[in-house]
Amino acid sequence: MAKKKPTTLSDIAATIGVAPMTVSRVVNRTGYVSAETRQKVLNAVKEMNYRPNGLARNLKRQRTETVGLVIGDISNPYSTELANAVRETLSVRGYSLFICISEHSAKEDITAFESLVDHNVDGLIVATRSNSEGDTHLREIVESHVPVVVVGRDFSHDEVDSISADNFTGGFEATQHLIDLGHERIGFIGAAFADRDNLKRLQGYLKALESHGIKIDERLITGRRHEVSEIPGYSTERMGYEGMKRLLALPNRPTAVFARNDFTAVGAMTAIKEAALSIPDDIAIVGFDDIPLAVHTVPPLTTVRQPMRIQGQLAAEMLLCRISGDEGLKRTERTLDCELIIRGSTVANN
Amino acid sequence: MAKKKPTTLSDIAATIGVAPMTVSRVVNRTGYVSAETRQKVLNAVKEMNYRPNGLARNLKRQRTETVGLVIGDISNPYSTELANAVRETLSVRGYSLFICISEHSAKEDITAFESLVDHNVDGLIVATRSNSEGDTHLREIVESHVPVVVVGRDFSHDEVDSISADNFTGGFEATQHLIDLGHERIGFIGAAFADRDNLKRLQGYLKALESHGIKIDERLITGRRHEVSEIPGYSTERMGYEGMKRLLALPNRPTAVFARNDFTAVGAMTAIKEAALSIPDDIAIVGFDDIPLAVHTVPPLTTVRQPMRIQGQLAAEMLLCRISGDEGLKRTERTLDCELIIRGSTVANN
DNA sequence: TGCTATTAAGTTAACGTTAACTTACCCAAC
DNA sequence: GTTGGGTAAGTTAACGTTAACTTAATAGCA
Repeated sequence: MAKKKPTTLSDIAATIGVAPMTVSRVVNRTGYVSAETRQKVLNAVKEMNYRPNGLARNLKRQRTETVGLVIGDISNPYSTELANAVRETLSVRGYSLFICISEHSAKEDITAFESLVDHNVDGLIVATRSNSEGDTHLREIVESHVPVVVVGRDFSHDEVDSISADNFTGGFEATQHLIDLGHERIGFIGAAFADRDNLKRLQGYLKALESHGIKIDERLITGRRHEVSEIPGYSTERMGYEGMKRLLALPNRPTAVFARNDFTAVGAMTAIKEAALSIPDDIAIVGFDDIPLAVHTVPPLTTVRQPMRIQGQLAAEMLLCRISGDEGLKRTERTLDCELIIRGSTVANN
Repeated sequence: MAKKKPTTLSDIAATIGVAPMTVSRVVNRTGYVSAETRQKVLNAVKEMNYRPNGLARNLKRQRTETVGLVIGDISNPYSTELANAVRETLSVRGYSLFICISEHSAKEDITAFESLVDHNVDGLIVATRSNSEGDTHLREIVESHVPVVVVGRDFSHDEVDSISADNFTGGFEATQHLIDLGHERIGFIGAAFADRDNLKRLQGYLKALESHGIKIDERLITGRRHEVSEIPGYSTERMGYEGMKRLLALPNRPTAVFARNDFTAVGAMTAIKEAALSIPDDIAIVGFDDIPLAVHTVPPLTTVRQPMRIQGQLAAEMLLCRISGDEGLKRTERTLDCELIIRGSTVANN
């Protein structure tokens, strides 16, 4: 059987003997149509199983009421919360959301951008980690007048708004907390080699040590050597596990560690327990993100919470503002406060 | 400043004095164009920052080379793996993937279907839990000749392929494993009220008990009373925690529990530990999904692994087959084997 | 009666592309 | 020198909608 092609407005119009425009009016509930004609049209629509062709409609209307979101690390609950907050905010305004995943490489970023832009989304929210190739491409997209907002990543452009949590201060406070508890040998887990320059959490960690006059020991900073982009998000428990193993093997092992995120922290906790050490007595540990699981680890994980819902809401609102507003809006940059959540992994009876 | 509208093929054509078709040929690398003209066009394209309008192109071409995926429970790593496998399989064939989340309600399902169909995706993969309202709508979509494949959920229609893990046997084997270890009072955690009839894992559990002549005690089957659909996926740790609390409060508490998924299991473990009981000595526990975290719980979680990557690949392949093939293909149904992974939460020195 | 307002349509053209067809030229081969 | 195949374009129309305009009939009112 050959592929049947779908019913069009004109098909309907032809069968009941009216102009296509009349059918369009019924379908869109605009203009004047008599009750009688309306009913005839509606019957035919139902009978012939008509669905409007979105491509044609959007082409004519010159907008799609659709926004694209590009995320990596999709399995991290914090990405989920972001996506949900974005979607909810958009849906109130009648926009729908398409998500593309780019978990591994710049090439995937570019493919994601392309397919969203190809579908004429009205705007783009980008929440993947930045990389030069992808950024170049993104810049081109911005230049072609597609509104863009970035979340939790670097990207500076006059017409691109940026939202992120204050990862630097978060990292600083996490480390500060450990220092306050008397720790001096504090490890960092999960810095990939390429991250050194743009991982704010790591920089906060370094700054905290420095401002307390603690000398930085490079051996305490661990992570994979290869590109971050090769590692799917949810496997970072392994990253944490391996990183911690390496720290534990040091002649003078740390008494506390700060992990780049909660998954990494969970992996590190496993390594610590395998070494039959106690948390937090032998080694205290702080994570980042406050995933729902964090209260369920043993002991519960001290971590830094970042307000993902608010980031999502803001991103959606700013994008809608850019979509409906004039061009040439000045860049807005919002940095949201994080909150240190102290639990049993750093303070014993907590 | 007013919104500038984007450059079109004809704009380019006009500026360099050729026909739009010639520009189209250059952009699409088809037909004959002299090297000289090609270069002129390419220069203009770059200079005027031209991007093809996907809507117009797809409208003309009558296909979008795009597939839509609707998932709920997006934060579950198993969803992530599904999405990734689908995307990878599609991208080999030049298709791109748009994901819509529907985590809470039938209304969201419908919105997701609508926005994907409105964008004329060439096909749809649906992996949300089924519900009657959404299913009715989905049926309409199928009737209008959009290829659909469902993953891990019920939906019977002549032209809709279906992939799922063998949740029934998985549930059966998980329970069987507990029975083999000598348990007789075995709880089930995470059955929402509406699930009774369509949660295969629960049915496997019931069947296993029955076939060993163990009487079913309704009080051992716990879960929320309200609709599953109200609960975002990642909060099910709480569901597990609360369910376990209730089981522990029973006069004759179970000696083992089977949790509907690993998140639920993790929550349950927390409740067990809070009650100062030992796993697996006082209470053994089995989960489902084998999320990466499962090896990191204390003790590591016995669970049932389902082959998500393969499900994703198969779904994508079957959909592509439906997209390019004739209509009227007979329904294919594939059920994939699960694998029981035994760890320390059921067998002590494991 | 004439004039405007309202209702109920139909007509035209355009959104930006591209498939299919046509034109025109050049050069080689019989 | 005619035929014909390859090359380099241009022309036309259509994909399915809808904005903007036009037409026509009816209704309301001074």
